[in-house]
Amino acid sequence: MNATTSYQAIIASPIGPLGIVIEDGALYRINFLSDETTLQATDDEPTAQVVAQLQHYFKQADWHFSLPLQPVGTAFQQKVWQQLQQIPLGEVRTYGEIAWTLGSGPRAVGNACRNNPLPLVVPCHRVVAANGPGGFAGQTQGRNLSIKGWLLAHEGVTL
DNA sequence: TTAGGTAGTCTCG
DNA sequence: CGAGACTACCTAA
Repeated sequence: MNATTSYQAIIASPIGPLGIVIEDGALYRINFLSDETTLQATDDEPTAQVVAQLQHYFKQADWHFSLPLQPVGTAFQQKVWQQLQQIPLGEVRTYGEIAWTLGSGPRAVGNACRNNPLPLVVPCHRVVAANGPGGFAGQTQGRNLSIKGWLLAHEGVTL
């Protein structure tokens, strides 16, 4: 989240360096970093698993993550993130569609997506607005949104 | 293009 | 607790 965040691993990827935090053996957070910083390599099994699966995903989009996850959030956010993981690769849903299945509202879903701590693994990039691309990693334009575009293209989706 | 409506969360007090 | 102000939205006019 900020400069004091200590990452177990930082890996290079086609969308820039990714910071990875693991707690109690489960994936806790993934951050998009602006530049390469020192790698605080934690050479344990959970970290190796996460790194390997992420690299596999970048190499081949047709890949289903299988990792212990520990995203911290409210009950509603957990429900939304769970729904996101049901979206098949190569497909997208709108905020409104997700909201409908949960008996909630589109803006609330957008809020939950914005707070998703595990982008890529919890595929918030597969959620778009009814009349536009929506946002990504807190931004409605700029670098993060182009990352969203890259991910969708990587998965064969044309907006 | 805008004006409301909507649901969840956060911040004050 | 309650009011008010935020959003990665949506629909109707």
